[in-house]
Amino acid sequence: MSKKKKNRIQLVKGMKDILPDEQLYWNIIRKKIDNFARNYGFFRIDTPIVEFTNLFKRTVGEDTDVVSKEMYSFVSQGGDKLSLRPENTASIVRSYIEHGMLNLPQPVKLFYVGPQFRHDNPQAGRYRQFWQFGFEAIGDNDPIIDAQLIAISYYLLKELGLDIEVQVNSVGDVNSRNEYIKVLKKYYQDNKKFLCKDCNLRFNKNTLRLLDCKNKKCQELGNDAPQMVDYLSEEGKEHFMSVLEYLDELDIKYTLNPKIVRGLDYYTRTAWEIFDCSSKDGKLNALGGGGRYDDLVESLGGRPTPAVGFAVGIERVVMKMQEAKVPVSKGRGCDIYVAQLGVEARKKSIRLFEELRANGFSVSENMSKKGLKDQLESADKKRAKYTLIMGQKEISDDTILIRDMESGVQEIVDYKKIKMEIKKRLDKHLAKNLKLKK
RNA sequence: GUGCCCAUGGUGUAACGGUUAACACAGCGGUUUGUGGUACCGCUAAUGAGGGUUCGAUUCCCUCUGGGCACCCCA
Repeated sequence: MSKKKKNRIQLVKGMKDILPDEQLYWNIIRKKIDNFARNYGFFRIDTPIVEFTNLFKRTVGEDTDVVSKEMYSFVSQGGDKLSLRPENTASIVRSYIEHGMLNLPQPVKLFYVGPQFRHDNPQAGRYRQFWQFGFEAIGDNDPIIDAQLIAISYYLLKELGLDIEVQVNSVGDVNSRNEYIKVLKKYYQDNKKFLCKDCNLRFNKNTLRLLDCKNKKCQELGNDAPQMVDYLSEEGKEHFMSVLEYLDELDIKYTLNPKIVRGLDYYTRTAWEIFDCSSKDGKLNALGGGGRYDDLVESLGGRPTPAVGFAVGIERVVMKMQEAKVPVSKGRGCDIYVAQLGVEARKKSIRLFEELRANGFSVSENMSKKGLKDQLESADKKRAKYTLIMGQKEISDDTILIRDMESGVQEIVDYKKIKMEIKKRLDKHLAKNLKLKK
């Protein structure tokens, strides 16, 4: 009995099957993404899952957790050092440079949907292979682009039925940030003894991260710490203020959070995170984040090119949609179900099915079933509007039965007029539904 | 990577250191060899893996695997 189980191979840790039931949510999300992309003028790009490890080392940052301990890295047969992508922005920038997209009208607006890989410890809403969608606008410095991307990230999730809050900050350009880090270090230097163990490690390596430590003492210290906003350059400050002004024009629930520092090194200036705030205990769940990455193109060998973008974790969105009980249609029902009885009818109906399908009808069948009862049951499950029934009797009369699945009323019609008869009924059906909706 | 909790058919649950591991749903078959959405009957199917304690383990212990939570980090 357990012999079968002994040989069973199970899911690799942190991986996930996305089953048909869940696909209903994914479909809605994909549709919404396409819709936003069309309206905002973004085009889809797909980059490979495998890239040179150096791409991520140089962009995401060698000292970040994502690169230093979470990458799926390996040496290929040919000796190349490769990694499964832990995020998608670096690849897109690589592609932008490689394909000379600087010659296209700027900004180049791209979006992606695809799996990413991080060898992190799994938890609800956190997988080692996880899907992200993201929007990137490369080649434009204008703060209105920042605001628009924030708007996309906000409205898209909002329209999926989630309760969303955006938190915004500016992490400054490289110069002002270095300036700020110095100030921050000075501030923490005097209070170093109050910091937790982790923060003492962070102090030198990643000073900014001290700000979002969850430790109570550290948080208190963080609250009184000098804020990045006060150390922005004139230009940076102006840019950020403009972003906020545009946001004020829109109906977006956002708050300023001076403690937002993104986990990837390439971010500059505007940075934001998107949270679900439906949880009763007031806890915010991060669904996505984004920001400017004005130095990224140049750091990969391109011309200095400003850019903004964001990414959202799809599994987390699905999870929240399920929690929020966002309604999903249980798959489309079909219009016509073809049922058959007997050898002859079977042969004829396999052709009939094909013909109806080719003529654009939404049809369904279970030709392998023999009993009419089974077939009607499955027609019911597929929520067919009408079932065509063909048996020995109908074949010899050259007729067919049309059964209205709602009323159970059946009519015999001429087999040759079948398409017309179906059409007539479907039109009537449609008209009735329209009236009902009114 | 660290700590805590969990693991029974496809799903949701039950039970016990000792005959055949119970129930519901789903699946399949039948009652009705031509009628579903609403009946009845039957069948299939499980103690995650490995080791130990024991006369005997699904139950107790250890390891592994997987899941959940927290930390870390992030999406």
